[in-house]
Amino acid sequence: MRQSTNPAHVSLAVVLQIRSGALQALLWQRGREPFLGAWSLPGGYLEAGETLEQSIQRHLAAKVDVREVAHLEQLETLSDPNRHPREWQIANAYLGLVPTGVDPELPEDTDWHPVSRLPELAFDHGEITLAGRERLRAKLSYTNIAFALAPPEFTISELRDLYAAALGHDVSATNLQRVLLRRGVIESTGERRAPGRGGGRPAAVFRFRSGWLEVTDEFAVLRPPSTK
Amino acid sequence: MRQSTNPAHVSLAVVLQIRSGALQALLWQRGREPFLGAWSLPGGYLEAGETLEQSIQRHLAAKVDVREVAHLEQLETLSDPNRHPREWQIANAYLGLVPTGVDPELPEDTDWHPVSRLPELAFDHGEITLAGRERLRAKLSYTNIAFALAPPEFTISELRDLYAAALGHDVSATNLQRVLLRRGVIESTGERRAPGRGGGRPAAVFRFRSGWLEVTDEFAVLRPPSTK
DNA sequence: AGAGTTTTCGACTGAGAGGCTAAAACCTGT
DNA sequence: ACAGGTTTTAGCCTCTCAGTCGAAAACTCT
Repeated sequence: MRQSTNPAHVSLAVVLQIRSGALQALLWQRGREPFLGAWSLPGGYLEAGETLEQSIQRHLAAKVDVREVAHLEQLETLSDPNRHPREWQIANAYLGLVPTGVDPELPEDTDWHPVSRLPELAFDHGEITLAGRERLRAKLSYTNIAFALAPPEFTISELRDLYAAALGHDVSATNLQRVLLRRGVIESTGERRAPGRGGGRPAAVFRFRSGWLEVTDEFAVLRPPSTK
Repeated sequence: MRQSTNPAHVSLAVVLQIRSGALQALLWQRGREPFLGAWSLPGGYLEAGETLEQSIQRHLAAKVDVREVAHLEQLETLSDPNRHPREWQIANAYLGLVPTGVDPELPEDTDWHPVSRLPELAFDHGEITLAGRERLRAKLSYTNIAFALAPPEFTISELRDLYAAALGHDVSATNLQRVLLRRGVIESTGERRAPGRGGGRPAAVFRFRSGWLEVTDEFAVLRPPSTK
């Protein structure tokens, strides 16, 4: 085992998208040892002069069109000296989100996998992926992070299915609409969508009001006293 | 400017404690260039064979008794290549909490500073410190993280003052008690504390039920449907 | 004993999430 | 065109829980 005095540095990303009604992660099959052939998270070494954000975007660009990654945030840093069998390597994991609908061209070695049925992943990538899912689920409660999973325009039913897939449990369309409207997270476009075959009332079309992450402030408990 | 092909790696910690009714951070005065004499966060280089957690604990041990740091968690990773004027350096910031009451021996160059009136800090340490405070404030809402700021036993009034200092606004003792009891975060010891001079009803003594971080689960909105 | 202090308890209020039902609006097949 | 089926939408109700207020409790000091 090579044990240099300086760790190598890699960036990784858990890239999630709702595909076919399921939360899926972008994985690629390793082309070299160790873990040759095993599925793993996209990423790679840090280069001189770049930030970690730039690094992970550069590595992701080799797999997907990075313009389609609508949100990217730091997830956690892994530093166990034995996490890589041959090299002292520190990994900075990011969480990336791709909106439903876009279907990026992928290289041969890359594909989507449902997070609920992951294959065996290389290194500690399995835990990292689950940590990414948990981060997403938590933030769905108190931020507008779903903007990065949803298409530009959508009906409440589509959004309900999206939330249900990400959260892993049913969501009520009625309640979802009320909560998100009350918080000012989504707004109506004024348009309606024609019903599919089989009929049904035409659904109103909505959009997210913001294209970046915002935290619902009124969310905290133990608030400051009302200033009367 | 030295621009090696591999970044150096340091760990830093924002160590917070409520002292004299104010949220304060542990800082030390740099003894070498750059930023000679400027206040900065404790930390230092990563050594071969250790994790980042071990590294920051080792560096903290040079400043305080690390057994007194009741909670330590990853905060963020700073990777701007220009954040250090001479070296390519990646910094992993941690958030550490010390309970009220303990008063560790400190070296000559080290002291506590109120976060609301920080001096000019070296590098990007000012922003990191404020990020630590925001993390603490957020987590006070939906976790039991206050266990790491509070002494083993306390009255509700003492806990109210502690929350008020950390949050930066008044907190109602009545409400605080109800919320924390209902969530099962604190429990009564059955004892009461003798009133000080001036009188007053003796206060009931409480303790936190858990000594590690726990998340209030019922906190999420868009919960799973009730299973009837 | 009375005045002053601090803690504690109970009741009230209001906001907001979750649930249910009925109505609205559309399609398809006869 | 009408009946029956489907999906969306709106209204109403309930329940939980945070926040507020006031009064009672329990103690000290003079």
